[in-house]
Amino acid sequence: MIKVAVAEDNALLAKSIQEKLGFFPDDIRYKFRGINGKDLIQKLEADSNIDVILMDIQMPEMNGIEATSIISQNYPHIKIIMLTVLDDENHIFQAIRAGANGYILKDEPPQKLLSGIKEILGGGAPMSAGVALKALRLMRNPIQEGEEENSQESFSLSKRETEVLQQLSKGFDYKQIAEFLHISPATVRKHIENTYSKLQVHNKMEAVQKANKHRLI
Amino acid sequence: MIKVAVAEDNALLAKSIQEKLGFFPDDIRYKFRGINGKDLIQKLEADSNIDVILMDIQMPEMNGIEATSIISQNYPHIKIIMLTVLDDENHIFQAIRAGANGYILKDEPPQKLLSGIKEILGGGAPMSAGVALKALRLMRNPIQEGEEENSQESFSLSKRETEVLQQLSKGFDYKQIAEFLHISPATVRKHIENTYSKLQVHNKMEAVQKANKHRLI
DNA sequence: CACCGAATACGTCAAATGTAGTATATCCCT
DNA sequence: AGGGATATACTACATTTGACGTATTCGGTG
Repeated sequence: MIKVAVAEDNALLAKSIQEKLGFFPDDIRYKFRGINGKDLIQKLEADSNIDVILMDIQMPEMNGIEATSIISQNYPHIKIIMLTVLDDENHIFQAIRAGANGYILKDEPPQKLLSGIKEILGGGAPMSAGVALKALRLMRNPIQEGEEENSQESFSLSKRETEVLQQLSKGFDYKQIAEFLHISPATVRKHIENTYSKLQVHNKMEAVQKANKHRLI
Repeated sequence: MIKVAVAEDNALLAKSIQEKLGFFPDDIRYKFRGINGKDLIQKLEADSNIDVILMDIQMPEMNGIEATSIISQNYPHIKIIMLTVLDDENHIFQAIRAGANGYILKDEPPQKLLSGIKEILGGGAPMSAGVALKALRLMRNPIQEGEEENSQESFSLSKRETEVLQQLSKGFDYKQIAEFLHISPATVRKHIENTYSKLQVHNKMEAVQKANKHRLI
């Protein structure tokens, strides 16, 4: 039995989805519905024993993209299928980046829905025909990211701190870095410690990941 | 009747594909086979009345990627499905960029092959389960230019080990990861320890960097 | 010059991590 | 049925790291 939850603000559409799922009482167990992203997440906190979520995109309070992002982080065992009428490239791209593994249009017949659910649980990525094409086109012409880097955050790492983080990212320990830079291990440690407050992190791994993300190293 | 051509250098495998297609005499009409990319293109020049090409990647003279690139340019009405054993991200990416709209592994049963062929003609993008996941990951994390894919190294991390490394990369310590995955910190530690020998590293940072570099997480 | 940020260095204690074992259960494949 | 890979859990010990302090030196700038 596949346990399914739904996020859909429109009551009529939610009903319709539930009816589609009802065609397969031997395979699907419909558990609950959130009326928006936030509501769904709250219900998940009470019961996260879910295999697949069917997620609408346009919802009040919290939309399906945000909800997908949060849920795929916190409940990685749950597979998310976007179930929506929106199929423009931007929404597809955002949904995939947020962690959705499937993208099915709402007008697909019940049988397609079931096979999509089974496909995603088998490690696949079910997509309605038009969506799959757009996804491929996205891959052929990747969207440039980094254009709108609103990073007023400068962090202002010193030269030495940057060097130390670079070595750190290669897996060296403090002693090795100290030898490499001809300074004392205690100093290496201090440099790293100082980056923690600048980057607002609390360990090596986070510091390196954050510095990497912001292209500081 | 769907007219299908095949590009495959290995005679036995070509025979096997032809047999698979032979299961569906009402749907599929097998037309011809090229023993490599160049040979297929020559045969297409004589007869381009083809709906779908099943294309191997590894072939002498001209491989499947190059052939796909040329054919999708010159015969845009022909849909191309990569039919191969290679499923690493680099090959998938190259095939898609070259113009392939499907990517099916050779060990799929005949029924899957037929549904894939029908799907691609319906505007879809049939992909074997593991391939679809990798394609999505490519979209989430576009390949950096200049990134060398010398990865015949498989490392073969288990599912659990991969999950643990993912959490590790976010800066969580063993206790936090343990809670998150509902296992003991000691087990988390053991999983991580086991990745060290597989990845040939000796600490968290190196493991995460290497796993990242090889797109294992 | 006086100040300040950066770099250097050391000490201490608690917590996290690396290394090396052992052990059990499950699942898959042969 | 048995073997191999995986997941789980634990103990024990040595090392590394995180957090908090203190302190000296040097280079540039107001």
